Amino acid sequence: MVADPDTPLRADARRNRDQIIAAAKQVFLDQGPDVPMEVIARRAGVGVGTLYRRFPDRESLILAVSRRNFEEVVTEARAAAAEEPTAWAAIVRLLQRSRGLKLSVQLAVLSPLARAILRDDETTQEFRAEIMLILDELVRGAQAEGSMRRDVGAGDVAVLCSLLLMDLPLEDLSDLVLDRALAVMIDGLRATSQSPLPGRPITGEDLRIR
Amino acid sequence: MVADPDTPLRADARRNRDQIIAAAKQVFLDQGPDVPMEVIARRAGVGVGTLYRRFPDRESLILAVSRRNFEEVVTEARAAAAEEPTAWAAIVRLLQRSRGLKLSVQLAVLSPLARAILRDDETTQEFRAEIMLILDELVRGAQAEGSMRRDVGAGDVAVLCSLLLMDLPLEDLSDLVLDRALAVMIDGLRATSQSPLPGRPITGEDLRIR
Amino acid sequence: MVADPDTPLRADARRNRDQIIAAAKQVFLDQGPDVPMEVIARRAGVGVGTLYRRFPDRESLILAVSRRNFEEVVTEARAAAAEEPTAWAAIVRLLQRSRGLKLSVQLAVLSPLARAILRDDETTQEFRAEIMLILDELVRGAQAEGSMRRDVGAGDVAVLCSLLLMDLPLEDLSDLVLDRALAVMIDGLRATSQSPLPGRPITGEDLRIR
Amino acid sequence: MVADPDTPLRADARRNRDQIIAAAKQVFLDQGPDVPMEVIARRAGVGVGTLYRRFPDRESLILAVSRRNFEEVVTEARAAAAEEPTAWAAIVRLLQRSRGLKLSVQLAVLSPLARAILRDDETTQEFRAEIMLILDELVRGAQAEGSMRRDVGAGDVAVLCSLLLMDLPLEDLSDLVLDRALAVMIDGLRATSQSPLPGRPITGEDLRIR
DNA sequence: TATGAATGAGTCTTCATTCAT
DNA sequence: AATGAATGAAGACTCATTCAT
Repeated sequence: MVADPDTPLRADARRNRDQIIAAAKQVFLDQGPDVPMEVIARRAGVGVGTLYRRFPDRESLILAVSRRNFEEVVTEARAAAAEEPTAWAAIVRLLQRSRGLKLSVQLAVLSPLARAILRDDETTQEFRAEIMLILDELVRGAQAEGSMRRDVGAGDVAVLCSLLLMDLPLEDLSDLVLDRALAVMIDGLRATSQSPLPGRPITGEDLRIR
Repeated sequence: MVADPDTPLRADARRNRDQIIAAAKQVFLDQGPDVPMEVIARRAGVGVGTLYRRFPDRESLILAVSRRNFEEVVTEARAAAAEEPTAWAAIVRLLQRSRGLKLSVQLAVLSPLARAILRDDETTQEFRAEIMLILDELVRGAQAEGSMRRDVGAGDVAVLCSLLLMDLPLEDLSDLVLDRALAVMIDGLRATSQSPLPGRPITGEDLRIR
Repeated sequence: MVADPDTPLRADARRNRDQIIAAAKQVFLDQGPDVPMEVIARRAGVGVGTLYRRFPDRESLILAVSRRNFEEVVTEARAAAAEEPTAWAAIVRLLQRSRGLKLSVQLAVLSPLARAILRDDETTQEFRAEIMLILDELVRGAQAEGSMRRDVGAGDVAVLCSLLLMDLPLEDLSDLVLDRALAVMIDGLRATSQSPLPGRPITGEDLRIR
Repeated sequence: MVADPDTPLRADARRNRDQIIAAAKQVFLDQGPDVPMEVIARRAGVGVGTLYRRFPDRESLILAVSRRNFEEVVTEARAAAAEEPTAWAAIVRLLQRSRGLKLSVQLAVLSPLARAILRDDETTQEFRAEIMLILDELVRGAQAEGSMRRDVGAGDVAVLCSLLLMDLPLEDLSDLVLDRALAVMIDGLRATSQSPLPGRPITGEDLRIR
């Protein structure tokens, strides 16, 4: 018998659930989205049975991990928008922090399965929309401030963000290397940049997972 | 039992071998490096047995696909260096064309297995070294020309290249979106860019697969 | 993922494990060590998955079957030594009973794979050493009693024993035929035998699996 | 198109056939009756295609190897009967030489497939009958000479012979060990042996492969 | 409720046999 | 006629998911 989804879980059950999501996140990052369920269960310190009680199949686990991750992106974006003195600073901060959000993007990018799941999940789409909304506002702000070139849209920034999430197999150097790539991108985004970009600004809507 | 690698293949066998590599490339791009061998065989129009006769295991198939791909990168890099009037133009062309070279990078990036295989393959390492050599010369040239900022190395450019190879799930828009990201990066690489990059220039050696 | 070998198995799991070993013994005797794992699993009344959970590969199953069998040989040898009035009688009994121990020997003799496995297994080597120890004592005893010829060693007796384990394709007659061969051997082992044996007595050590 | 079986093969074809049989014999001895056909073909220095032209399937190859081997046994038995001064000496010689005839017996003993093939092959049965005929005469002769115990039959001797063909995994020692086991058996077969054998003498007919 | 045992479908890989060169 | 390439059926093994304890 499965609990009514609306009934809040008992405290220990919730803790259990959280452990599993955290473990799955770790393991997905380490070994990709194809790890055996048993490995995830072990990492969470539970049996497979328990895992399956919480998440009836792999799909729903991926979904849970991903939603949580998106939630964090939203939080981060809100904080950046609220706390930074200028929109440009908020964008730079978002680009810098995005590496911590790696997982969701990786899941969407690497695993056709995960992609399909996320595409069809309304909650995820709402998170995405929310993020793009914030970003859009920031981009306009930064352009108004005169710090950001006018031929980019929120979508362009989101794409650069996503690119930085690629998992380069460089071990120690990975952070430095990506920091530098980011710095190049930021310079390229500045209002002083010269060559016009091809096409038209990319919007958040353009990036809806398909 | 596989034929002595030094004996030239019979005409039909060679044709088959090429078809298999081409099919594998397609299928790896479409579905990642974990596709059933059967799928690859079918796509190549042969039975699994034939596939296994040519490539005794998945590993050696990945290797073959990857080597061929690296070879193409080397060719492309040489051509860019030889044909473009300036080093800067050659680099821009390389960055623009890199998308066609997606597969090797994806394999190295996405699949721990593939990564390990490539890491241990001498031929691949030689291709890599060759590419980095050309790129290094181009970067120095572009810096001497005054078109490229002086605080980047060949490794930095290679990283930007790799980032552009990410397989964004955008379908039609994918090309435009990446063209724009590339344009941002190119602007960021120009000699006129302002903020100094963190750390030190990344060299080709820094990027050896580990 | 297999349970920690030190954790005692759940009751049902242990029962299952025993069934599998018993089934494997039967099937190995009937059809040799190359039978499909599926056949063994079916005979044990379980699915292949269960078989593989208990024995991660064919090797470890062979090992388990073989160890259990050796254990029985040791037990039998001890009982013979303890219960028979004379050492000669104990040896005769061992030779007579050895047919029941057929499997271990057959595995070692018939299958290069099995042979290699047993050779490298310490537990098996200990069983073997124990058996040879008992046999050595019996042989000396029987020689002291004046019933056994003095130019044979424990190894010689063990070899005769092994020879009797050959699986002659005779069906009904098999037992009689081997009983008679055994009786011939026993007569040949008596102290009254005439022609000296070639070489030197074979020891247990001489027969270590190589 | 396959040659009429009655037409004698052309000289090179015959040589070919002989090479294959010789190679198969070697490989069967080394690796058992389950070796890949390709391995046999390679050892014979031909392609699989050629092998299959001569022997339409594994069955007929096993048969050919086995027949040739039986032929040699017959020859050897005839020679022993003709050349030795006494029947007892001929039997001893046969027992001593039997190790060279190992293969046929091993095939019959080790491989259920081979067993079935030989059982159904008339030629093989004729060879067997011929051998048993010679042996029977020798046994009667040796008993008449007073050298062999009277309670054994040709079948008993054949069984002892077969037992000696077991392939003990002892490497260097193997010959000595079996020579000694044989000597014990010979002593057990002498007219002076004491304890009566169980049952009745085993005849050649008793040993027909079933 | 938590656990981990059992199941079997799915994939990899080998090899007997057939067929094109 | 000889060769070795191609094929697919068969067996090994893994792992998602279900179920007994």
